[in-house]
Amino acid sequence: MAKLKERENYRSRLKGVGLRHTLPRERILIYLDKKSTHPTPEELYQGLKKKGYNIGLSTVYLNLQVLRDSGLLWEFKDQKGNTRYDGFNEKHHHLFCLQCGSIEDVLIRELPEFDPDPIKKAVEARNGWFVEEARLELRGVCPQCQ
Amino acid sequence: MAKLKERENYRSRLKGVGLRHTLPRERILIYLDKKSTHPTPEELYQGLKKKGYNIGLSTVYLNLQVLRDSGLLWEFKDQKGNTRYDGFNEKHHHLFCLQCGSIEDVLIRELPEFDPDPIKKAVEARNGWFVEEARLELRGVCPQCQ
DNA sequence: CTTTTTTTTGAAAATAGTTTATATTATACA
DNA sequence: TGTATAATATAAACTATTTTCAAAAAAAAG
Repeated sequence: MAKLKERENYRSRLKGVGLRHTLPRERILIYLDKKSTHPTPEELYQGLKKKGYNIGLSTVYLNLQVLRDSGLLWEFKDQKGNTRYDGFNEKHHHLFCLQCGSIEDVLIRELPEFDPDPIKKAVEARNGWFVEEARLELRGVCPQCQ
Repeated sequence: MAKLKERENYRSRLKGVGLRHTLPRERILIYLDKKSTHPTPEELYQGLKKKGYNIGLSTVYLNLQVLRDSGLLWEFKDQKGNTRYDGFNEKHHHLFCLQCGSIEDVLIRELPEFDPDPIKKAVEARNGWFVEEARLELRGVCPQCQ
């Protein structure tokens, strides 16, 4: 059964970073695995409710932070300052629309012009930092707003 | 006299984007021209007061937005969600320390491995967006926190 | 110089996302 | 299965940044 396999997948992802497997955590991860969604805590909460799941807003907040601290999620602030989360199954960059605020993913594998690894290394050598992530932040105008 | 020349410089920068030259605007621009500062509105306000300038906090807020809307400043949110401003005299990327929150600039000219222009064009061609800016967001640990 | 338009200011109000507390419930592991 | 440990839910409270407003001042235009 596919559902059981999926559950084991999430169980091991959580266990892999030393976290317990719980239903809220699994549901949050599943929700964020849908590509190209970058919900705020509130949006995620509403989305899970709409699926018929019972979950508390503070549980959502708490677990988003726990999952982020364990490296399972990417947290960022959008242009309005709202906190947004990204399950980042596949490495990608973000395109921000300056007019409507929409966010689109640009997959790294679709962008052969750019490989972040040499840059990471160059910055580490030059600036003395340890670089964990290198992402592009692209700002512009989306097709709908043009 | 250098001061007069400088004033003309700011006057023309402001006029170039259709804004009036006023003392608060000039002082904000001068303050942000000091490289590698990314103050919040409050920090900028305090910094200007400390220099002996009389300026209102609401004036700072207002003009930061006006200057940003005219493309004279780059606005971004740090990891805590604080709004920060950047005068960007010279093109650069940002290094964010995940531990202490400090922000360091990485000048593009010091990073020959990376040229954003081909990426801009590729994304425009592939995604149908108009791309105004392409910056790297690097997250890691600064030398002090290691 | 005078007029018109735009900007500045200070205080007050709004805003809203996030955190906290604690009682309850679920999970892991022996 | 038992027990310790950790997670969840609910509602209330917080906290500080940002916005608003109207009068006063400054800048541009003629």
